[in-house]
Amino acid sequence: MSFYFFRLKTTEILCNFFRSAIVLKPDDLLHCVYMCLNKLAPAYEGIELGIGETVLMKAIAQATGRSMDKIKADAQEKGDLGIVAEVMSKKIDKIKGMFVACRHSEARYLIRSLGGKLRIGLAEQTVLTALGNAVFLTPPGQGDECPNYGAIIPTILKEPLEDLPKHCKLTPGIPLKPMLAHPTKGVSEVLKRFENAKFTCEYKYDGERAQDADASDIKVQVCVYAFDLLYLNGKSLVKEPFQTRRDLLRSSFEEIEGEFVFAKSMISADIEEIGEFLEESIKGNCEGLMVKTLDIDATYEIAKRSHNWLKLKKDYLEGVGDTLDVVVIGGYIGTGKRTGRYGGFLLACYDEENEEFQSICKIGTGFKDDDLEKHATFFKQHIIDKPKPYYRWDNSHEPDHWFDAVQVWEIKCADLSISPTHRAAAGLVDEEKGISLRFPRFLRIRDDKKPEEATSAAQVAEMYRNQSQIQNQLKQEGEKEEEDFY
DNA sequence: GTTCCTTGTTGCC
DNA sequence: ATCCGACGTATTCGG
DNA sequence: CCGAATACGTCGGATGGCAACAAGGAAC
Repeated sequence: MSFYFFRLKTTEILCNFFRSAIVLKPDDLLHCVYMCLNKLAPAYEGIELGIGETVLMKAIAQATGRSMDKIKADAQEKGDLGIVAEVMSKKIDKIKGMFVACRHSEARYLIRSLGGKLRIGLAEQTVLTALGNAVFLTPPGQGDECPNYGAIIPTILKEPLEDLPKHCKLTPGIPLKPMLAHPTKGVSEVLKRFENAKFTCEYKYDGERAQDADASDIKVQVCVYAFDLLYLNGKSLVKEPFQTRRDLLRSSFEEIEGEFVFAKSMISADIEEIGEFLEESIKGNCEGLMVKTLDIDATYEIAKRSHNWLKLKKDYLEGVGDTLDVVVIGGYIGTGKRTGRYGGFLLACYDEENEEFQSICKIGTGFKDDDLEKHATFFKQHIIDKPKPYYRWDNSHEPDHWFDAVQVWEIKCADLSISPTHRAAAGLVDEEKGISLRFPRFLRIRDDKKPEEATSAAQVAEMYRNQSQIQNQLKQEGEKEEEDFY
């Protein structure tokens, strides 16, 4: 038996949708969703709808006679589980029969310990996924060619569910859920995973970066790098193997230099060659490689497996990629499963010039549960009332607790970027702005380093300038100046 | 009423 | 995006 | 040969920087 919840906001969105699509009064919303779900019931037995945290908290507030603020504060401190436990011990009757939203990991515990007294369910994110799955994957593997509520919901209300694929087909303009990729730690892992299949490597282009060029007068030339073809002349190619799709792509389109080109690729099973190709891709401003099978298991069917491609990035490799040693100067109170500990921390580099600690990024991933526990215990002993005068940071990152600069962490990132908010190496690369990190994650504590021995602002600036993307940019600017000169 | 600035929200990676 | 942990299933191991 | 241990894949839910946009408030 499963229960599902909508937050008020989600309900509102659905409400708007249903009004415009089928013309219903808002009150009919739930009924309508019920109809959808009941129709899906054979596959997803016993789905029910409920309410989310906000409504729950209101109910608790009424039941216990406390203010919403107090309840919210409690939730912060004790977590959803704590609140439910409290309610259980008090005036349970008033909210009996009401759904309670909680995190997935807690649901099991609650169901076990509270039995039938409360009806327990999952929160918004899970609901949307579940509803999405119910709609998109039913019947399995056939409903995902047209992921559009506007088309699917009216259809399943009118037609038998099995006929969904007949009515909702792959349509240009309605994007499919994208094929995703598994991170891999190195070429040898790639070879191992695909040892029995023919595969190809492609540059992994960074779409955003193609556009995040400086706001100077340089006119940005946008180029499309095509790497797949899912639909051609009215026919879906989704079930064709990649080899076929790529052949069709290349034979059906012509490259226009600088505007429309095929993603750079190669076929090889040689560990050295792939390694070189990876290096080359990074020098070419790419993130790394995508690795895809050509014939075996090479369709574009998300329902089957959505992570069927591999991605190989330099910062996944152990001992490779940008690593920094930075100082912890603040902490943020954790929520959900991090309740009662710190959920994230503010990190800084050390500017030897001005003898100050400059914020470089926040960090919230890479920690083992143990790590979080240890950090909470450790930093509780180093909380200070107010930030040191030699801390540099932006209001938007104001921590809940300030710490004395006592511990150095080794962290890893994918890139360094000019930041509108962080202060690291401010003035060294950009006149005003500092530098921050893309995708920062915790590696380990560096007990062997003192805070003053952390990565310095100058080193941060140096790392920023050393990135191949920046190098290329500088090179281009240099060439341009040279041209202008002659 | 306009304009500007700050702050919050969302979506992308 | 990255990462961790829980869970369920597939595969391998050992008696 | 079968049960136990291990490996693997998927999912959920913590969290990151940043650009674009929205909303609200202050100054003019």
